[in-house]
This record gives sequence, C-alpha cells and structure tokens, in this order.
Amino acid sequence: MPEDIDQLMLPVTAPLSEEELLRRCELITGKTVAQLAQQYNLPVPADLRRHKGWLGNLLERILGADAGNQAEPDFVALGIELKTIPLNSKGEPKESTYVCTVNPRAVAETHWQTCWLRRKLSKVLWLPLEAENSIPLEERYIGQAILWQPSEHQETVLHQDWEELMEIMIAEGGVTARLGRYLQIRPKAAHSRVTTRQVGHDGEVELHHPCGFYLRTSFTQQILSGKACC
DNA sequence: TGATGATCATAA
DNA sequence: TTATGATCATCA
Repeated sequence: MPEDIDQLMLPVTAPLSEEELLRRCELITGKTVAQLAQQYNLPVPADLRRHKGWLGNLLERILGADAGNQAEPDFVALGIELKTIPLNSKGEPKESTYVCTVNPRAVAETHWQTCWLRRKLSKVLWLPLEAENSIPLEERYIGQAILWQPSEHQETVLHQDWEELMEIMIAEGGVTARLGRYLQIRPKAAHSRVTTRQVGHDGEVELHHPCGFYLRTSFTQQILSGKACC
C-alpha cells in the first residue's frame, strides 16, 4: 500500500452496523476515482499496472475497514468482507475474484464448515468499479455496493467445488484452474519462481507454487445481477 | 475474446 | 516469507 494512503485523515472508525456501512457506500456511489482521491488529497496512479491493489486499499480505508490483519474479515465487528469487482464496458465482471490463499499443508485437515474460504464468503460487500482499460483510472466511477450472502444453492455449489478441489489437491498435489463450477484454484504469488517447500512424513521434499481460490466471473456476475440473493 | 497462468506492490 | 489488495499478459 502506498504511503499516501497511510496518511489519510479519515473516519478511521469501523462502521458499527450494516446500515452505517451501506450509508458510507452510498456516499461514494457514482463518484469517480479522481473525486475520491481529491477528497482525501491523494495522487491517482496513472494506471494500475504497478499499483494493482491501490484502489482496493483506498476503498477499505474510506469505508473504515479495520483490516490489516489476516485472520478476520475486513469489517471485523460485522463479519463482512469487502471486495471490489472490476466491470467491463457491459457492466459484467471483467476478472475472476481472488478470495484467499490455498494452504496445501492444511488441505487434508480442513473442513468446509470451518474453512477460511467459507467464512470469508459468508457475507461480502461487493463494490463494483468501472475497470475498462480505455477509461483513465481517474475517470472511473464507483458503482452501487451490494451486500451479499450466499443463497442455499450458491453455498451448495461452492461446497461441492471446494470438496472436489480439495480431494484432487490431496490425491495429486495440485489442480488446474479448469476445475470447479464457481470456484477455481490458480497460481497466486509474486512470480512463478516462488515456491514453498514442505517435507512429507517419509522425508520427501515437495515444492509448491502458492495458489489461491478464485471466484469465476460467471459466479460474480450472478451475484451482481441480484439473482440468487437472499 | 475469455480464461489461464503470471505478476505487481505493500505490510507484518 | 506469506499474507493482503488485485490486474496483467498470453494463448487457445
């Protein structure tokens, strides 16, 4: 995160209720990135190429996410996770959405009911953003936030995807991004040379490329369209 | 064009 | 080093 964002003079206080959080979202809905940045006297990067997390971090600060740590959702008291979602010119999700890291060591002992992925997705505040590359970053608009919880069907599918992916992780030690209906596992690292090592019980050393869970665009689009909400 | 695999920046 | 925030870039 750029130092600039650290120096923000803002309502650093976390929202105390969902209503308060949504009210804060309304305040920024329909504004441009430049307006937000100007409001807090921040420079806007020319592009996100080398500042991929800039906007996400800025919005966290503006909305009062008491993040910074890993073991809790962005809004700890409310149990809500904040995710920005980039939209293309058609208003559809442009990219898949990163959820969390896959921990290969814990795969075998983790259960769906308790896994971090499920907790993170139990309640999410989606914040759509214009992300068409032809639009200068400064001129992109903030969309209407959606507070979402998975429907029964959505959770069922996520659960099934998760079980399937875990099974293959255990059996083969890795998976392809092609698996999963809503959920997929893809590389997630600074670069492809990054490996983590672990030693098996019989002394073999395995190298892994760090991976993360992602939500497919078809799934996030379903959320945005408001279809299976509530 | 969309999806897969790769990559960027920052913090603790 | 590994987590967070994601988007980039290439290939089919």
